[in-house]
This record gives sequence, C-alpha cells and structure tokens, in this order.
Amino acid sequence: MRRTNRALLLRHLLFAGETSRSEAGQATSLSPATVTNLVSELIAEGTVLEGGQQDSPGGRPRTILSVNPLAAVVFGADVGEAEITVEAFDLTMRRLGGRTHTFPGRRISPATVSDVIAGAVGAVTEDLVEAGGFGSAPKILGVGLGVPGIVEHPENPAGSSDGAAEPLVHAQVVGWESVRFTDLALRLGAPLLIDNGAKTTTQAEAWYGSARGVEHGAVVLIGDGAGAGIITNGRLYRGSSSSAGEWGHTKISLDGIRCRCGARGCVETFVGASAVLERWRGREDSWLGREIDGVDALFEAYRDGDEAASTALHDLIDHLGVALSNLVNLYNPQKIVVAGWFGDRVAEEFLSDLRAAVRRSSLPQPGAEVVVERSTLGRQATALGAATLPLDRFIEHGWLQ
Amino acid sequence: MRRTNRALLLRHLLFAGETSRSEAGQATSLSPATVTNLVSELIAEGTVLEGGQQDSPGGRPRTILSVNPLAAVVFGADVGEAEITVEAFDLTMRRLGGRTHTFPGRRISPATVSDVIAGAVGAVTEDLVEAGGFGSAPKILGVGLGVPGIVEHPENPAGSSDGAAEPLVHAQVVGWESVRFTDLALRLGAPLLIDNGAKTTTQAEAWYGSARGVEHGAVVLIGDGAGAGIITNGRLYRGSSSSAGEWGHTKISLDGIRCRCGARGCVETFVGASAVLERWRGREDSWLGREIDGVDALFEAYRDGDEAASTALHDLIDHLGVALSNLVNLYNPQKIVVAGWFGDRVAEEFLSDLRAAVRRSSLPQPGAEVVVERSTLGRQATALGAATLPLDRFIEHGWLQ
DNA sequence: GGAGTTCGTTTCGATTAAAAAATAACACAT
DNA sequence: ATGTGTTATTTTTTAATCGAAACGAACTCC
Repeated sequence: MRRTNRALLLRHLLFAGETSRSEAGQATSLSPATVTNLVSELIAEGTVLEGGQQDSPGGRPRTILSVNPLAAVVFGADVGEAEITVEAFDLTMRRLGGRTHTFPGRRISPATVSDVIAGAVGAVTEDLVEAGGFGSAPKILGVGLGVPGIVEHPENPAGSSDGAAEPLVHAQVVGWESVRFTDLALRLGAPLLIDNGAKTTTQAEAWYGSARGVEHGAVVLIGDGAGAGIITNGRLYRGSSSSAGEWGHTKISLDGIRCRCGARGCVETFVGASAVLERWRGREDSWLGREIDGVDALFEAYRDGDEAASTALHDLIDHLGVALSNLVNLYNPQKIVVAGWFGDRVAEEFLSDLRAAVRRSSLPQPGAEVVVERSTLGRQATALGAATLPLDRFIEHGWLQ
Repeated sequence: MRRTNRALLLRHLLFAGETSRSEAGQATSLSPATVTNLVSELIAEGTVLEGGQQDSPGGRPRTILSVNPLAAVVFGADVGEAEITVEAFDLTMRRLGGRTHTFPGRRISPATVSDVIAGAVGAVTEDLVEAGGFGSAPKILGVGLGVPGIVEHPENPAGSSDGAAEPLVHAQVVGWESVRFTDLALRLGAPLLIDNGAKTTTQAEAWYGSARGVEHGAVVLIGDGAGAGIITNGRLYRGSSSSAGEWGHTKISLDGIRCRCGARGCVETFVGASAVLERWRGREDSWLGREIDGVDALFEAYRDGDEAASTALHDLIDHLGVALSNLVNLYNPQKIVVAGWFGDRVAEEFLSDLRAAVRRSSLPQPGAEVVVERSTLGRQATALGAATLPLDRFIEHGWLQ
C-alpha cells in the first residue's frame, strides 16, 4: 500500500515539475502526514530535491520540491527497420544526447541490434561523464526499446517470484521470430524493457504529447503502413497477447487492393503513404517502401491544382474519416491523435477536413465529443516512449527491482 | 484496504459456490488470519453461512462456507422497447421469480416504466413473502435496470462526498432525452442502478455465461440491430461517455444501404436480422421491426435448398466474419461471444463457418488465438446482468452505501 | 494411541495511514 | 511593533489492519 502511494506521489512530482508538499497532497489526495513521510524518503534517496521557497497567499511559504534530474539517466531506443536511434534522458525526460545508426540493407539481425545499442549506450554514457554533472558513473535507470513487431510479455508462472519474465519479440518485417535479448540485458548491466514501437510512441504522446491526461483515446500512426495505440482508463491497452491496436488491418471495404497482410479492404490500403501514392499515379501494383519524396511531390502537385492529386487526397481524407469513425463508435474516445510521418503531413494540411469527415461517419454523441488532433511530438516520440518504460517501472517499483 | 480485501474475498465466495477458508485464502492470496477475520465479519452480517464439513486429504476437515442465498433479494429489469421484464434473484443469482409486461404501442414513457417496475418489484416481493424463506420483509439489495440507449454516469464533482450522481438516460429509440429515475429510486426504497441493456447483457455473460473469466473479450449482440459489449482487463469498457461498443455502427463498406443512424456501410445493415431478411426477399426498403417469424422462414427455406436463402446467409457469415475480424485485429480479444436473438440462431447453425470467416479476415496471431463462441445465457441475460449491478455494488461497498 | 497432516484461530508485533496538535513563517491591521 | 489570522509543514499520537508464527482442533493412518 505504501508502494502504491509512493508511486502516486512520485508520478505527481515527475509530471508537475515544481510543486510543494501541500499541492502534492491535494493532487494525490494523500494526507499531509503521508506526503511528508514519503517526500523525506525520496529526498533521502536523492530522487527529489528541495528548492527555494514560494510565497503562499498569506501563510508559511511552501518549499519547492522538484525531481532531481541528475539522479539517473534513462535510455530509449527506436529500433527501426533500417535505423536505430538511441537517446538518453534525465529523470525529467529532458534529452541529454543520443546516437543514430543507419543500415544499408534491411533485415538487421538481433545480434547487430544488441551491438549497436550497447555501443550507443556506452558512448552516450561517456559523453555524459565528460560533460560532467553525473559524476564518473551515471546511474542508469534502464534502457527501453521500441521495436517493430509484436512483443509478447509472458505471464509469470503463478507463484513464482517476481523474476520478470523475459519478453519475446516477433517481427516479421525484419524476420525475427521469438527473439530474446537476454544477452543485451546482461551487457548493459541495467534493466532492459522492450515494447512495440507503436505502443511506445503512443505512450510518449500519452505522457508528454497531445494525448497528455487522456483517459480514453487513440494515437493513430500513419506512415507507409498504419497502426494505432489505444489508451483505455489512462493506460495503454495491450489486449490478450499484446497485439491490440492493429487498426491498419481493420477493414473498411469488402473488396479492394490486396494488403500485405493478405486480406482486402484494410485501412492501410486506403490511408498508407505508399497506397495513396500508388493511387495518385494510377498504378496499383506492388509495395514500394517509404517515399517521402513522393509525398512531397503529391502535396506540391495538389497545390499546383493537379486533379489527380486532389482526388487522391480527398479520397484519403474520406477513407481516413471512416476508419477513424470506427474507432469513435467502438471506443468512444475523448481524443484521437494523428501521428506518424505521413499522418502528420496530412493532419498539418487537412485537419479541419479530416475532423469533418470523422464527424460525418460517427454517431452524433461520440462524434461530437471526440477531439481530433495532430501529434505534437515529432520523430523522437518512439525513443522517448521507449524511455518511459524504465521510468514507469521506477515509479512503480523504485530503484532496481 | 480492508474493503478491497473484503470485496476480493466476497467475490470469490460468490463465484465459487461452496468453498472453505483455506481455499479462499489460496484463491485470493490473503493470509489465513485475514480470511478468518473477514469471514467472521461476513457470518456476523448474515451474508455467509457455515455449512457442513468436507473431509480433507488426511487432516482437519474444512468447514464449508457458502453465501447465504436468503440474505437478500436482487432485482434486475430488462427494459425493452415494447416489453419490460423484472426478475428477482437471491444472492447466488438463482432466479426466484419475475413479471413481464408487454405494451401495445412503442414509445413507453419513463413514468410508465417507473410504474411497471415499482409494481412488479412489489408484486414479486409479496410472492416471496408468501412463499416464505425471506420473512415478512425481504431485504432488497437493489434494483438494476438494463435500458435501451445510452446511460450517462456523470462524474461526481470533485471534492463532493459520495453522493452517487444520478445517471441520465438518453434513448432515441423510445424518445427519451436526459431522463432521470429519481422518483423510482425513492419509491423503491432501495438502491436503483441503471445501465445500457447491451452492457448489462455483456456483464451477465462475463459473470455467468460464456465470457466467464475472460480478461479481454467482446460480446456481440445481434437482433434487429447490432451492438457489442467490450471487456478489457476483466471489466466492462465504457469509453469516455459510456457510449463505447457501438460496433453495429462501424463501417465495413464504403457504400451500401443507408442505416437508421444515417450513415452507409454500417455492420448493422449487413448482419442485422431485418437487413438480412430484406436482402433475402430482394427488397431493400424500410426498417421493418422484429421479425422472428421471418427468420424462422429464412432458415427453413435454407434447409429446403432455397438459393436466395443460402446466398443471404452465406453473405451474412462473410460480412459478420469481416466485422468480427475488425474487433479481433483492434482488440486482440481472447474470446468473442455471439449473442442476441438473431446472433444466437446464426451461431447455432453456422458457428464453424463463422469461425472460419473470422479467421480468414484476421491477422494470423490474434486470429488463431481468439475463440468464437455462442452465448450460453438466453433471453434472460439482460435482466440477469442488470441484477449484477446492485450485486457488484454490494460486493464493493457492503450493505447500503 | 501416537504420529502426521491439514484446517482454522489466536496472539503478537510491525507497518502505516489518518487525525490531531504543534510549530514555522509570513501578511496585515491596529 | 505587536498581536492576530492564515497557510504550510512537521511531529506526535492513535488506530487500523496485515502477516508471521505459534497454537489448537479434528481427522487419518499406522
């Protein structure tokens, strides 16, 4: 019970930035006594610092409390199909530095990934030591990985202790099947936590981006393909085997282009960047890979009055409206955040059209209530979200274990 | 904290039927001491009875514990568009009796509903007194209502006490807008709890039917229209304003018949009984109301080799497969329960075809894991689920308040 | 009839949150 | 300046409740 309260309080401190004990007490509805107790524990640990004083409306001034950014470093890695980005953050999730590795071919092996991440973590750590502030050996809270594909978190066999069952990664895109990263965890000497990249991105939006404070919502990620992260009761929803959120493979048509998943009518074949480009160019053939340049050309053509481009984009909005309205009617979300490199471009240009399209296909009540917004975090969302994994663990369970 | 443990224990006792202290201790992972304490509290209250003895494998025999069915009566009402069914259950949810009222016209007024329910509760209570067992004044735990339409549970304004905010009922089908049932609550002199009928049905399936023990699942209700109840993390999911689960108005086609909600391509227009019948008969005109006879005729024609019937039914299965696969890909559920008067008929006849259709459109992993099943509770599910509302409240908060 | 086994109860101590009281630090009025 | 009121924080006290372990009960098997 104490741990629950500690987590409650620490979460407030982390998100509020600068607070006082009494404010924290009100926010968490803990008694002043409990707050004092827990705060002194946190100060003794070094997690929290007492700052100066803030005058109160006519009484004793509050002492300012804030999380000690230098207490530890958290790493988050965005493991893409052709690129790995490792970023370091302090406890308040300010970016401290990072490294990016690009691979010529696709299909990176798990061993290579481990090497790159271990190397990057080491290198960034050295940078931090040189820059000073963290002493000679920064305390590493943990390393979070956002990977492409499904991450299975096996249930601990009942009765067994807390021996955090090793996650299994299945990523068809890069040819991984039931991959473990036990070796990497050992090499890092710090907790390693892994989750799907779309889920970590959602987590980032939920904690620090557009979906902040949202209890029920969705973050849709549109790039070449499409996916979604779903937030229910303020938490990321995983489903029974962690594969929830495959919104890109829900169907909005009974026929249509064949999707890479094998089915027809998938949302992805209507709103994915590649699909839209193919439609624009009139070809409906193969999967083409990321084409940022193509998308630039499409938008430019649209501005120049190209009919085909206009049709392609308006169809996209219509289809996306239907696909999002399915989420609205099914989930009754407060907010939908449109993210992903292509989604972001589309939302930037056509947000109000998109909102209208969503409302058109939704039921009146949930349709009127839902807020459709553009993502605020950019490309770094995935790594940031990955870094929240160890942070969340720390909040819930404290220092190591 | 004690309340939490009490609820945990009581929930076990209610669902396990006959148990012993040690078994309950293992199931709830409470210490034996705590179990003894809480059980004696429950016995003192009269909620739990000590039964006989059950021999153990070579030691002291366990004393059998069971919930006292006569401790209280719970009422559940299925408020339909043209019919109200009120059922009484004992604490173990065994049916004790009930009353059904049918109305000639539709559009019942809230006042009439109140009258009928108050009358039925009174009448059934009298029956129970006459039948004996409950003494002269049975303790009524509460009355639960399953109503058509959206039930809004306003958040208690922060800081206010526990004054359980009055739910608001919005039901377009019967023409109710922001209806309260304050008067009925007063007349009954017992807690009145209201929820959407589809949600209470889902709750019934989740507690006592096919969805028992399911952590992540969905109950799809198919009658004239279609809806769904969604279970996430073992609890019924409501969304941000209680309107989650409108699966019948998600789209699986970009065009198609116009739905009564105004949009096109809704699942309901492909799998609802009326829609299927209209397709069979080749008419695609107006909404026709419940036609159980029509459905009987359709199935009979199918068995007699009628081509049109076969086409209609196979199309239905295909469409339903797609619509359910959307749930599978989005939610990654363990189980989907097919219920509702029409859904039940379809599942009875075509369950394996339906399973195949679902798998065909789903992603491999979640598609392979999901179990599609027929509902086990019949028509009484709605009232039973409604009765779980007061029961749940009792489990969480104890006798009154 | 003892030994062993399982079930349930009681006692005791530790934990911990809530309540209450005390103290600190200031604003403001007289 | 000096008291009074107000708000923030700490300390002390109190009461609840949980878990551990010892104890007692009831039975089986040898």
